[in-house]
Amino acid sequence: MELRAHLPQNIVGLGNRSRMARYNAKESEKKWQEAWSRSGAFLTPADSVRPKYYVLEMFPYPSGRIHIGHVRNYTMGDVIARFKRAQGFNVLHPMGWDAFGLPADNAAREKGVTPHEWTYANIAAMREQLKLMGLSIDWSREFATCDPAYYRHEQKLFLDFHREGLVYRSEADVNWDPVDETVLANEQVIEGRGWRSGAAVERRKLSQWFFKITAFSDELLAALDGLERWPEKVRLMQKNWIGRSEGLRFSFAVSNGKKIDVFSTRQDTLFGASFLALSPDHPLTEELAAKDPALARFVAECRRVGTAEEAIEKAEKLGFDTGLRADHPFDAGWKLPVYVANFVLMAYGTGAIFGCPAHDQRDLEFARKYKLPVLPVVVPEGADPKTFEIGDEAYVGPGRLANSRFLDGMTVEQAKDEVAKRLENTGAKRTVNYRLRDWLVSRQRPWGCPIPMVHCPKCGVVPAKESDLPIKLPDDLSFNVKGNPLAAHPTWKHTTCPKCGGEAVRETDTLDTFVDSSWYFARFCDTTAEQPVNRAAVDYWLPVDQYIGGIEHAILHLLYARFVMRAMKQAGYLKVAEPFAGLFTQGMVCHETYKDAHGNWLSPDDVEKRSGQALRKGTGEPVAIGPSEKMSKSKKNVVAPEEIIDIFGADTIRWFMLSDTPPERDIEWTDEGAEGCWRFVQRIWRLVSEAQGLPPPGAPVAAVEGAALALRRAAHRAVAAVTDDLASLRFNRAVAQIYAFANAISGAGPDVPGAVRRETLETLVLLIGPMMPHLAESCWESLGRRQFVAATPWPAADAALVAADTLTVAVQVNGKLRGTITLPAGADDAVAQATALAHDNVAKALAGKKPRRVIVVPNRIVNIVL
RNA sequence: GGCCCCGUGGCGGAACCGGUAGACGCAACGGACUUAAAAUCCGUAGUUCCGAAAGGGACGUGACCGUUCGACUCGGUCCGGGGCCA
Repeated sequence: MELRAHLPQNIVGLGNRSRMARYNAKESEKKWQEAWSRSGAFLTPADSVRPKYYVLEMFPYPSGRIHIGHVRNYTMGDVIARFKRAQGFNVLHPMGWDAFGLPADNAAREKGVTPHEWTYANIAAMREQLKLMGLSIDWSREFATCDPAYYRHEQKLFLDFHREGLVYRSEADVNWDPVDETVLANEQVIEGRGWRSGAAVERRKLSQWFFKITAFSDELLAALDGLERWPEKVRLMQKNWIGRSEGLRFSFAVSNGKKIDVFSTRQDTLFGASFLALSPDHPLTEELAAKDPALARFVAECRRVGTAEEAIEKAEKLGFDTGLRADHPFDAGWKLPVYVANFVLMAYGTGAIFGCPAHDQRDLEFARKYKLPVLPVVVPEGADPKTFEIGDEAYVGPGRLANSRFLDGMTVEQAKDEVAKRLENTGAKRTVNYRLRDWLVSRQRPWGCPIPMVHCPKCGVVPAKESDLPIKLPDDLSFNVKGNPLAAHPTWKHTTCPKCGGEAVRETDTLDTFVDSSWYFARFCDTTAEQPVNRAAVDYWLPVDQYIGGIEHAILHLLYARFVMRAMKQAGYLKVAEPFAGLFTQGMVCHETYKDAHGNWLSPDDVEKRSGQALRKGTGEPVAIGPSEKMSKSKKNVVAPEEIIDIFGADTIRWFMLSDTPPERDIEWTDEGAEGCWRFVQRIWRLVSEAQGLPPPGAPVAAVEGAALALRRAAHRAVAAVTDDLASLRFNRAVAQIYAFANAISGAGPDVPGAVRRETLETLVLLIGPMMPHLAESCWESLGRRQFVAATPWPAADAALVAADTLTVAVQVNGKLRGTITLPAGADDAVAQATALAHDNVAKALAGKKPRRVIVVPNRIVNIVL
């Protein structure tokens, strides 16, 4: 890192006479971290009369080192935790490890360590790094999801959910990730690719374990409206993902004597139907394919594409005419061809549709390809049905029915209702359909929570006995095998049937790691509970009051956790259904990118900047500066948090993470910005440590006027503003307020009484406390205070001092600023008007004329209209 | 294609209910201190025009239009960037 090179010398200890005054972040931070730890300052009392506040950051995967994104995330959470503690809340702020998952498995294969060793070594390293940040975490509650003491409870929950009918095993078409060699849930397939590996997902028919998340489809959707402290964007994404649609389920009689059930949300367009289409996975398709090799080949072709909607959506629409003909429900003489089509999903609705090409884009593409009729039956208001034509785009907007016999002239809504009414006599049903699919939770990987089920040749699939929990992973897995090492283990899977006592084998699939992270926040409420959760503790602490993490979990983790809470509620473990009352999604940390003349990425360590020019260190070759992008190894634009902490200290990096950029946006890391933060740390320290002639702590502040009063007003205004900004997570504004306040202190003259200067400095120290906690403690100590800032109440703003006594009011003529006047607060309109009219520039503009109108907004503005 | 978010100095951004646009920070420039540098302190700074200066004028929040005494803020149309869904 180039930082160290061009920093002032005395930062690394070679200072001059002012060296004594320098704030030594390294020593100070170590000192206070130890002092906090010794005194148990951040342990959470078991119960309290104070109101509770649960603040949580998404727990990290133990990759081995903290990333700068973690620093931003945990800094924000820590500011909230310290702020709420100072405000008198009983705060729970825990930390743990999302410790199961593929990287450990891969490390085991590549490095010959066990996943267990690799993971716990990483945890130890990361814990040390996190502790350097000075986070106010209750470390006594730490756990890793790979601890048997945690996953035994997850196994218990699995058995409970099974008992509750929320777990089932089923053979289904599933997403297979060929690189990670495991199945994936729908949520984990992004644009047809595995969320971790990025490999194109294949479709396989396998027997897998599912959580019945669809049992809560309606509730998960409806409850989104109540999540007022969630970003609108996340709620919308979940809403779209759940995808509720109302429609009609009805059937077509087919020429072979069978019936085909379809689901449609557009039954109003039934007279525009030109074909029926079956999913390649439809039972009727399978039946037909058994006798028709051409159809069988077509089905096999379709299956090559994954089950992801995106993949199917983008693929060319293909169909196979079965030769069957279906009767139109309103006209048995009207025959529709029955196709098998690749874009019809078995999992959505009934796996069969009627195609109305004029009003559905996919149907239109299909009809054009196979030369089927395209008849518009809904025309926009004002258009002539005789001339209205469909080109390359289906018409999906509102309008009136046409070419539809008894429906003609109706609106879309009226027609939907009419069709439903008429078909209900013949067995049609109005139904609600969801896009959400059940959650596939089994994985063919060894480093996960074993699914506590047993396969018995006599009794079938049987739940393990609770007394056998935890079903522990073996510690002697061999990774030089094809497939799942857990399944290949010579002895582990052999057991006895819990029902009949005969020989049986364990399930060798493990649970999706998203199951682990779907209830850890509940476990934090009492990590010693004998049951998965302690009822009293979860009733007290949940929901999490403020949850903070990345937007990338908008659907996956945040939807799964909402489901698992509901499942736990159903199983009788807790009373709340929503895990996170407040959600904040923070932006990423970015950095400029650098490339040499050959187009190779360069690390910031290899680049030095001189007067705006970037040069390669050592060689002096020119370096091209690219846009600021998310830090990534591939682009080499990463900075290591531990190096920054080593150079500047934790308070500086914390302050940087909170400054300037609003927390929900992406922030750009710059060395200059970090140096600016470090300068401010030093400046605060100087203001406090060099203050002379202060009275002892607790001295009363007498009534003052002039500069001293102005300074007190600045202090109280800062308290009011920072309190407000922290409460609403506007950290960048709080930072700006504190800078302005520090400027006011620096600018105050020497005649300000000592008591006022003490009051003001103490206020400053308390305000920075949540953001730069070590510096605050050192300053507090320097001011002669004995208690921790971390144990000191938040300052209160005196309303009388926050309100100004005189105000600068703008004077406009015809809406343009012509000057300002100073008025006492609350001056009445007549005074304001008279003062404004007397202003030189106004008099000049008036030139003796009488204004037509004068608008006075008290304490703000006077506008004179000519 | 639909829906949503965003667009303000060289840069990050502030401006809360429509009421002095550019707070605060970064970068820059000038000065003080110093043998010199670092650090620190003081000061300048949206663009442009008039003026020797003190001062003053015009323009200015992606573009245009509208509502209003007054618009970064509200409404409409468009342009550009991003996200989600298709």
